[in-house]
Amino acid sequence: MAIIRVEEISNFVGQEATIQGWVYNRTDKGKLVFLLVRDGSGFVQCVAFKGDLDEATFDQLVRLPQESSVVITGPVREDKRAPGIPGGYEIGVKHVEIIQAADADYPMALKDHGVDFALDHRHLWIRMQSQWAVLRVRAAVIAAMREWLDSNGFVNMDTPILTPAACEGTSTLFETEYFDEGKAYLAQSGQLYNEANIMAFGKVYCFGPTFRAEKSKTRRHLTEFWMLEPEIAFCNLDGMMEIEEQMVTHIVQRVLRDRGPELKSLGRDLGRLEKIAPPFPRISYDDAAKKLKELYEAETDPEKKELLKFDWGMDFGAPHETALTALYEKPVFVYGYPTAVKAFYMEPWPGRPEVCKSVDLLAPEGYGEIIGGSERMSSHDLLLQRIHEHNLPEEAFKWYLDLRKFGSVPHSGFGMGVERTVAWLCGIEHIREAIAFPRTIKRVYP
RNA sequence: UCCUCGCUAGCUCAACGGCAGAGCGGGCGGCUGUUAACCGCUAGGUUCGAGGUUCAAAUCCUCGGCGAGGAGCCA
Repeated sequence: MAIIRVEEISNFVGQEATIQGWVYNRTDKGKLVFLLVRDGSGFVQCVAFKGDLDEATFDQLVRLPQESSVVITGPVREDKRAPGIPGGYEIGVKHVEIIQAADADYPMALKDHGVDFALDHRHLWIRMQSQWAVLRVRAAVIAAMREWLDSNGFVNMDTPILTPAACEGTSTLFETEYFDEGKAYLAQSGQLYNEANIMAFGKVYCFGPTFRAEKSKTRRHLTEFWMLEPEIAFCNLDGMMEIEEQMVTHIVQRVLRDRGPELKSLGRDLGRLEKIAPPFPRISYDDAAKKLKELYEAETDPEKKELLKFDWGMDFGAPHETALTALYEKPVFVYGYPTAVKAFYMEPWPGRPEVCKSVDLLAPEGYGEIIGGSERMSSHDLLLQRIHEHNLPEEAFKWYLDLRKFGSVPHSGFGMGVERTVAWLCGIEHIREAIAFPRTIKRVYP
């Protein structure tokens, strides 16, 4: 008897099959019991008729609590009435083994919960269809981005998580004791190490957790999040934008191909994602500033108008990103930000030192910045000057300066926030649902 | 760090100065096609904490706790 996975059930219609899983929901109707069983790969309805089973077994099924673990065997049928993911298939229960009848006080109801309760029970919440679907999409996003990079000449290089000092000298970092060496800090980026890596390997990427100790308290922030950071030698800003739009398009297409049922179960409008294809619109910071001025003038609601206030030189806030991206159906590149609001290592714009060769990719539908990147500074002397201007300890950056002494080349790289990307693709409100166990300023449990 | 909001049954919420309520979940019973099934019965309360106003406080006031949304900062 074949043990099958629910996601492959369409291949087994007309055959007997066994599934191993958990009872997600139960409806009993006299001599008939419907069990919605999830096995990790999907959700399938199992139907038990009283006449098909001995009386003791049937009585057990009628009383079987939500989340009981079961092994069920029976014929696979196609039936339009059957709910589930993918749905439309069901299993007639011929034999059932109850591994454990769950306690009756399972706390997660099959309806809305408050945020606090849901997060306190995250270890159980991830079993629910919506959360399961989001996390399946996340896994597909990660697989797709690695797939694209691996097949386009990038070498995966893992960068350290324990680091000696601030990588960018901007964010607040988590601090820890490091034996007799003083303090060490949890990495906020692998970029500087990747700049060393490309001089050995050409094109590289790192992918791992990133830590920010800032007290950010919004739907777009976590204290621990996962970031993909490609870095490319002999690559300028335009070349990097092409890489970004190719990779993002590949991710979207793969998720549409492999996670359609999950996205549909989340109520996502797939039509909006199907439009994602190169080229993405590219606008300069200068033009974006003009558009924001126009949007500010046109806004009539005084509260929203205040939030849209903008002058050249400011960094974008969330309301600015939302207003700007609402003008487009695809992700939008905004390039050439003011040097003053960006990190010290970005290459200046030729002839315009007040602007740097930076580019952010803003997702549609108000999801904001999913990628931030730049062409890196290749001049040793200018980089040293910037390190001094930013009051960074020159000694800590000695190795980084070395990279500009021994075969410096133009190079570029970017960081993509995985949770923001997943939130956008799934159409969910808050990025905390895009990671299995979110870490926020107020939460380290469970 | 600042602004705003919330906290009542296991969960989601109602009651807004006058008897503590409903739906879901739990328990018991009924039903051969349910889709968060439905129908009947049933158990379930330190209304976040402390203090105050009042004949009377879940409700009004003060302080505290916890959480959320947003700003700033960022991916």
